[in-house]
Amino acid sequence: MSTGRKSRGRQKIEMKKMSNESNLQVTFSKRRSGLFKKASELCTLCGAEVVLIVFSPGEKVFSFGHSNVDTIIDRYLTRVPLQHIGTMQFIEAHRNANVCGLNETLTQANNQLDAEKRHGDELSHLRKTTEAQFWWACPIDVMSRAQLELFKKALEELKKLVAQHADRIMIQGAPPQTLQFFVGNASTSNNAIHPHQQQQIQMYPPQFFQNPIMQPHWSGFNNTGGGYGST
Amino acid sequence: MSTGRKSRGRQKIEMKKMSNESNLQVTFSKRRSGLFKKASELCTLCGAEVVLIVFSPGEKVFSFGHSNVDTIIDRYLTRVPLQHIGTMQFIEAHRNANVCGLNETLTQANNQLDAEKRHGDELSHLRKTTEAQFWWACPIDVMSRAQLELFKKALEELKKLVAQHADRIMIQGAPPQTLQFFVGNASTSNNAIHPHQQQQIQMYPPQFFQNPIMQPHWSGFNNTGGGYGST
DNA sequence: TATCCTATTGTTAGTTA
DNA sequence: ATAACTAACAATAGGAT
Repeated sequence: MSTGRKSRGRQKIEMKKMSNESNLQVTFSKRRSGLFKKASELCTLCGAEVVLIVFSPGEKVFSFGHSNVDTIIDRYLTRVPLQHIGTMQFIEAHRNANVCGLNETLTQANNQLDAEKRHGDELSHLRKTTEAQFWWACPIDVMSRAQLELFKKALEELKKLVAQHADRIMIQGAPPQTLQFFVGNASTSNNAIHPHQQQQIQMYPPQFFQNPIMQPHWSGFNNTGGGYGST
Repeated sequence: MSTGRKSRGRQKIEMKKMSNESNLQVTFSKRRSGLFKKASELCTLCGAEVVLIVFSPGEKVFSFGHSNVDTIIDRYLTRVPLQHIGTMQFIEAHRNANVCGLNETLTQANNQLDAEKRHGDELSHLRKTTEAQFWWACPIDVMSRAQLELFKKALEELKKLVAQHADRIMIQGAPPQTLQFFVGNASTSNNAIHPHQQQQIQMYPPQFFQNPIMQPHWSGFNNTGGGYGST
C-alpha cells in the first residue's frame, strides 16, 4: 500500500542457467508445473501417450507421468499379493532404485544404439563438424505397439532378474521401515541418506501424476491445485 | 485476397479428445513441438534433467529427449568397438527394441511399486473413493545421484542380459540391412512392419533431440529449425 | 499435408503478501 | 518458502496457402 507500485509484469529472460539460486528454485517449480500440464493436455487432446521424467538438479526431485492402458493392465497382472508387505517394505526400496536404474539403462542403451547407428548414417559427416554440440543428443527408434507387447513377456523375466540383482546388492543396509535408501555395501564411505524424507503427492488434471520428495527441513510444497482452472 | 477476412485468431478449445482427425494431427505436431521446447528450456534455465517420450496414437511416432552428463560418459565407456558393425546391424535393432521394452519395464516396476506402497499409505482411502479416476496414476520415488551410480554397475550386467534376451527372441526374422523390426516368432500371425520406414531427425535448441519415424508414404516433416528464434 | 499469419488464450517473471 | 497478482511474453487455434 505504501508504494502503490503494481508490477512491471513479466520480463523476457535470457535462455541460460539462472544465476540466482532462489529464483531458479521458483522458476523450476513453476515451469515444471507448466510442463506437466502441457504433457497432460497433449494426452487429452490428441490421445498421445507421454512419459515425462524430471530430475531437478539440487533437490533430487524425481517426477514421473504417464498414461498407458496396457501398463495399467499389467499392473494388475504382475502385482504382488499384498500380504508380505512387511517383508516387502525394503524390497520396495530396491525396486524403487531399479526404476531409476532402468531409466539409466534405457538411456545408456540409447546412447549405444546411437553410437552404432550413426556409423553408416548420412548425418555422420554433419556430426563430425558439430560434434561438440551434439554430444548430448541421442536418437531412439520407433517400434510398433504390437512389437512392444511381444517384448513384454521377455521383460517380465527381466524384471525379476532386476529385483534379484538389486536385492543382492542392497540387502545389507535397508531400513525396513520407510522409503529410504541405504547403500551400505559400497567400498568407500557411502553416506547414509537423510532419515525423514517426506512424500508429497501432487495431482495433475487429466492423467498425470507427480510426486516430488523433499529434504527433511521443509515439508511444504503442497500447492494443491492452485491453477489450471478452466477460465 | 478476395475475402479480405484475416482471422478470428486463436479460440479457446475444450479439453477433451479432439474429434476432427486432421485437426488433431496438426495440433499434435504443434503441441509436441511446444512440449519439447518447454522441456528444453527447463533444462537450460534450471539445470534439470528431463526425459521425455511421446507416443503418438496413430502414426506410432516415438520421440525421446534427454540430457544427462553421466550417461554421456557411460556412452564412451560402454560403447561397442565400431568394427563389427556388419554383425551389429540387426543386433542394433534388437537393442532398439530393448530400449522400448526397458521403458515398459520401468513403467511396470513403477506400477508395482505403487501397488505395494499405497497399501500403508494415507491416500489409500482417497484412492478408494476415486479409484475410477486414478487408475492411470503411478507415483515414483526419489533416489540420490550417488545411489544411482552404485546401481549403474549392476545394471551394466543387466544390460547384457537384456540384449541376450532380445536376440534370442528376435533372431529369427531380423533384416540385417536397416532399422526395421521383424518379430517373426509370435505364435499368431504377427504382421511384418512396413518395410521402408524412414528416419527423420529434428533438432531442438539446447539439449533435446527428437526423431520421429514416419510411414513410408510421406517423407516430409523436416522442419529444419523453423521457429524458436529468440526474436 | 506443413507452414505462414494473426487474434486470442495461456504461461510466467517479477513483485507483493 | 509458497501463494497470489499482474502485466508482459509466449504458445497456439483457426484460417489461408
